[in-house]
Amino acid sequence: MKNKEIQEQRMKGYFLEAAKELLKAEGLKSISVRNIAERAGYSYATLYSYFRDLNELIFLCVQDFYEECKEQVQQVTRKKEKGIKKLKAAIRAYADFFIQYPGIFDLFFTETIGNAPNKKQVLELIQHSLDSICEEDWHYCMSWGLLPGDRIGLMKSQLRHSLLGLLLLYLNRSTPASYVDFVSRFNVLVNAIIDDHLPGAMAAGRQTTVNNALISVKIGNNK
Amino acid sequence: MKNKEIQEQRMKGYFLEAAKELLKAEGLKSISVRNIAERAGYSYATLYSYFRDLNELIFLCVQDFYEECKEQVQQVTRKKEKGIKKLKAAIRAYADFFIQYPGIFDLFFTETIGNAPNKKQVLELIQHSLDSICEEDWHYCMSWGLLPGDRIGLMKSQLRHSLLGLLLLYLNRSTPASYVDFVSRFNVLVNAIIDDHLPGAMAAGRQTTVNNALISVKIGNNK
DNA sequence: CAAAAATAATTAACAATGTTAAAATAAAAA
DNA sequence: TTTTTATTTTAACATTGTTAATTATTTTTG
Repeated sequence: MKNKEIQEQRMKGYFLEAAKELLKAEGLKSISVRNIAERAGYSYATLYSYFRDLNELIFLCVQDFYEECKEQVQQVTRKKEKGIKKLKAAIRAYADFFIQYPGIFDLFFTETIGNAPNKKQVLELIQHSLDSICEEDWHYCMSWGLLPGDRIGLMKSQLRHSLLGLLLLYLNRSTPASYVDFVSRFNVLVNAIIDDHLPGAMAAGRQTTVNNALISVKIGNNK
Repeated sequence: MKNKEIQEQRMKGYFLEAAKELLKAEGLKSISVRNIAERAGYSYATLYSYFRDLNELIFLCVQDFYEECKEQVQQVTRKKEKGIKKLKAAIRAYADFFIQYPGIFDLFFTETIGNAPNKKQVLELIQHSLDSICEEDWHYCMSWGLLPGDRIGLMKSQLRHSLLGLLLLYLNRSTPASYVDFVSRFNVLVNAIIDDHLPGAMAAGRQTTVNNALISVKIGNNK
């Protein structure tokens, strides 16, 4: 009875790995039962012995992709010293992950999730992905008084939604047209949300912040 | 030669009308060539005499839906007196339009637009839809000094992206779960963006604004 | 170890999709 | 009224997700 379980998990793993590879390489539109099964080395109908349907299979990838995203963000920001700059870098790395894998963005935010078994947890994981990945940075900035604790909830929420909208327009609507312009808009938005809530940055310093953001576009930084 | 043109436009109209009805009633997932053609009273292949493919047809609906959205926003906010409250009401009505017709949201923001003939204009229309629909209100608030003119660009951009992210999570990820909660979050976000930039509302008044937004959730206002 | 039972995997099949080519119908011109 | 042209429809194809029937493989049992 234990072997059964092990073998079943192994089989599931083959299909999951194939689906993940395909999703990262070709995107959601290229995902199909026959495609996945072929890459896994089985017939298409075999998939249905281990998953209720295609929907269940692809949404089982979410957990792994979340871990991968988290790992990548941590790797990019590892050397940076803690503080607001690192927090911003983490948010940027989070965005870059989805730009690198648009198929994962689709899976996370646009593909309809039907009746996956653990639907609720998957939705929670997706919705809080940005917050939980940046949790340490938020906590550091808050505990050292770099950010006002009573406004962090609002800032998180603003960032989550703004970044989601920004990514959606960039990935699905080619707006803005280039990655450089995307980064520019990204910086404006992030700085407007974070810097404007900085303890010291009231009336006087605000406009400067935003203008600086517009100027501080680094070219050739990524992709 | 003129009759030819008229008849062709008429035929296109039948298919477009059918597609629009279907999209509003059933959503994008129920859109199919055979479905549209049946509703239009023709065979499925006839559609290809008037449109290059399905993609062209459905993205030709965008213009009409934009007008309809604009009309609905104006109708809802017509009686309100000009000012910031009316501006907020317009933004809210814009959001409500997409909540009423999730299929139109999908069409505008998530469906992949392939090679529609006027692709560029369609993308422009979609991207600036919120701004252009609320243009009068922005202009009024600015010219009467209710909002600082040098920050309106930033505010528009923040609103556009935040609202898009909010709608995406609500419509495609059931987050938040209820419409009441959606309106609550909507108010928090909109107020945080608009009120915090108000000329008079600096350091002192800000937190109050946000908290009020959390409280001022109107129940049973819509849908 | 060989026959029977249970399990696993594959092929066949179905309905629905977008799209194209051939056939049939309707309209216009001669 | 016949011929030509334009329009609409039916047939067909490839691809999709999914299920049922069939085959191959493993496990159990005598």
